[in-house]
Amino acid sequence: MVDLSVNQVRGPVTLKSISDNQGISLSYLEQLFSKLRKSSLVTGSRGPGGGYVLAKNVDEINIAEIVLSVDEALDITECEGKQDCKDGQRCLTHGLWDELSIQLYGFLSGIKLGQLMRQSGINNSGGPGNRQLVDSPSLGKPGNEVH
Amino acid sequence: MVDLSVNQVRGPVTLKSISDNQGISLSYLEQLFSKLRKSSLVTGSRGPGGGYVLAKNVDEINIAEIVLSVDEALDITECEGKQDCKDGQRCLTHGLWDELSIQLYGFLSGIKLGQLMRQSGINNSGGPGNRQLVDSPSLGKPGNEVH
DNA sequence: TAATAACCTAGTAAAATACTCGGTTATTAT
DNA sequence: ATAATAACCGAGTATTTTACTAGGTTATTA
Repeated sequence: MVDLSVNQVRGPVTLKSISDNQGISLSYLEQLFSKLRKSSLVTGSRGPGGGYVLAKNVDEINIAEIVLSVDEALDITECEGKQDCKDGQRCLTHGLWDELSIQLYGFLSGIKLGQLMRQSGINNSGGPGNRQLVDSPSLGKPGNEVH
Repeated sequence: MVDLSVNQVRGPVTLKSISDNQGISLSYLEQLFSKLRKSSLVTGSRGPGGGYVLAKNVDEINIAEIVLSVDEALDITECEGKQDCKDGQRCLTHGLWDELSIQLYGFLSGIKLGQLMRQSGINNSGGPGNRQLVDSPSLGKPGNEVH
């Protein structure tokens, strides 16, 4: 979707070109874009000169909708939110994973495709320069903390 | 680990009892606890009356250390942080997944085993009542938003 | 000495993920 | 008209991860 955002300025983008650029198989891309189209995130046009374009502005598409479109869920509870994880009851850690799912959705829905496009390095506009994704500068990376 | 937290007040907890309580196979638990022991999160004692106890206070063990111990990583980038996801370079979405990994670690490391134990319903102390995990009340659940 | 329970290694089953294969249909350019 | 293009579609397969099984050995306690 970032590739499409960047390249659609020159008209519809073929899956073949995305396949070549990103090293993802054409057939697999077709399956992904079939879901993206059904979610009204992209529109396809057939025949020569055809391809895909985004169905909305890059700043009106957030990452959560993209992931939900191709993955179907961002709920990481074992029971998929049904609260029957342990013998029909909530398991001991249901609340933890439920809350994490909410945080996950909050994070991904807050980031727009346009942000990823602008910080991708391939700048096709004369607009403002690249900005960072979020402003949380000094959160230690996992694995770097002292044990 | 929540089961162990709750039940260790009556002395070492056998994996057999956790297996029965949580519906997880004994052999699988042995593999998990082997890793937890090597990470100094639990200590085992053999023979009759033996079992496992936590190696630290319930409020000194966070969920990130537990997950890192058994899963090995909380880095969800394709390249495991090596930044060589696309032909030796950072892929278009590396920054997104890198930042999400940081958020993920931040969330899980901020939650202590003691918090999960206290809100598990099985309250073995006369201490303060159950509290919520985090105070972010009105973040809509994934799937409930208007499309 | 017998029972218990951790400790250990190797192999297997199930599920999710990524991908292949072989088409058809619609659109455009010649 | 016809050929090329590129989306569209369904079924099957390979790979990887996750969870689990099997069959032991070793240490500790009653």
